[in-house]
Amino acid sequence: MYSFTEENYLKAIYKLQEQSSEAINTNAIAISIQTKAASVTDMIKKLSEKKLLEYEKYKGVVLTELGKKVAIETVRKHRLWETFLHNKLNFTWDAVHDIAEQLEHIQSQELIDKLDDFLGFPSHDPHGDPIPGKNGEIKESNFVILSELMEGETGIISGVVNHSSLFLKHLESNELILGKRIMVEEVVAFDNSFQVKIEGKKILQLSNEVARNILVKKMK
Amino acid sequence: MYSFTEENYLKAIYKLQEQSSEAINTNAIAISIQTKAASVTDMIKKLSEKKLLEYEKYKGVVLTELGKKVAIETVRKHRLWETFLHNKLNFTWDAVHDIAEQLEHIQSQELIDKLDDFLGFPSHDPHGDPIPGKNGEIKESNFVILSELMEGETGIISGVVNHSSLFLKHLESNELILGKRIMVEEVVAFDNSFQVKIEGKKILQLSNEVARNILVKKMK
DNA sequence: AAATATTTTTAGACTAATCTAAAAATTGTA
DNA sequence: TACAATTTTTAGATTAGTCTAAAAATATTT
Ligand SMILES: [Mn+2]
Ligand SMILES: [Mn+2]
Ligand SMILES: [Mn+2]
Ligand SMILES: [Mn+2]
Repeated sequence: MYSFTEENYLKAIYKLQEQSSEAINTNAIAISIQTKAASVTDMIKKLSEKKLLEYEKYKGVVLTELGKKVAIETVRKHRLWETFLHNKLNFTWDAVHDIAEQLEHIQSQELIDKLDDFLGFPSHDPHGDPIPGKNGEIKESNFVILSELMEGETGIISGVVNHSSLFLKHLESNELILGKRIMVEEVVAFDNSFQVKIEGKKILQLSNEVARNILVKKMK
Repeated sequence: MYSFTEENYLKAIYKLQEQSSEAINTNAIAISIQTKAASVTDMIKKLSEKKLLEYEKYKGVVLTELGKKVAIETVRKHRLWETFLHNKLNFTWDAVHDIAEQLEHIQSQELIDKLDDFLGFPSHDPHGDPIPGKNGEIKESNFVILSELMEGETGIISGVVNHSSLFLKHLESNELILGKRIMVEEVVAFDNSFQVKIEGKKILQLSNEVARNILVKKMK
């Protein structure tokens, strides 16, 4: 139905729209998709003709309902494939994204429905991101960033803000993986670093940079 | 490494080469790949420059070792994905081919290795075709077509010659599926049709056309 | 408000893959 | 062997997606 490239543009614009509330400008898309502004102008004209977004010259773009639907379907496919790669094929969580970037463009509604079923209708992908449902519904997560926890508070690691391979590998090598319980023992006033305890055992020192990129579900 | 289109050409030429032993001519490729002869000429020039095949003007093409390797890898990917779709996602055997045509072009050696492992290193795909190994080895099957069996002989259904969706659906609706034991009760002299018994129960009348398109492993 | 800087669009070109129509080569037949 | 039929190649166009360089519009400073 829509090309590889069209789906990638829609997904990129959708993700930018999630953060900004204003119309998305050409440059932002160019940076996000690693291409040139001139190419973006060409493509958004085309997407606009196909009623996937609204485009006003020099004013940026906003996805239509149709465009948003296609974007969310692509995100759904991406996250289901990531889950498959991690849960069934034993890929580490830092390796799944690049392959899912390819798999998300396979065209077959039945394939995605059956994959979803096979995976047991997972709610979140290996990075803790919610997987949109068949009808596009996205469950809100009530996760907070670890650096918001007070001394003595506990959370379950539930996601990441930074998705870079480097960061994910760093977390994994320190047993900071999804589902682990983590308790803040001390917030060091000097550099805002965090001393934490993982599952009653290991004590770790986390830089503020790291603490700001881990999402936890707060326990009371 | 190689584009979607290049892989499709190599696979098509490989399959034609399996049957003919002579150089493969332009028209045969055009028909097999559903394109025009002029397009084929352009593409084989390109594949020749990339050392994937040897091309002599007006004389057709022969794959090089490299070209054959890429073709076999593509066949391997195709058949592993078909097996995944059938065995894990419960697609019927007539539905797997079209989706595998897309999946076979996903680029990741690690993905294929892990998929192979996940499936338990299957030797044959859902249509009974052998799955090439990681190093390109293809096991010979000693299957014969059902119409070669004599009255009283028994075979295990092990593959199909015709891969069309129509034929596969027809077989399935008659319980003629891989693994079933089938015994030839009578070969009707008039039209060379076959009266067969499946697994000790059902008796079926198969046209010669059908019998010529079923592969069986002969039992003694 | 004018000048300057930045962003966006346009113009024109390029690549991969395809097509149609015409020319050239090969094959089959009288 | 010559003529006709078929196959293959070439020439020139097209489409999707991309790029660079230049022009136009918008935003920021003075
Ligand atoms: Mn991802
Ligand atoms: Mn993810
Ligand atoms: Mn197939
Ligand atoms: Mn098959």
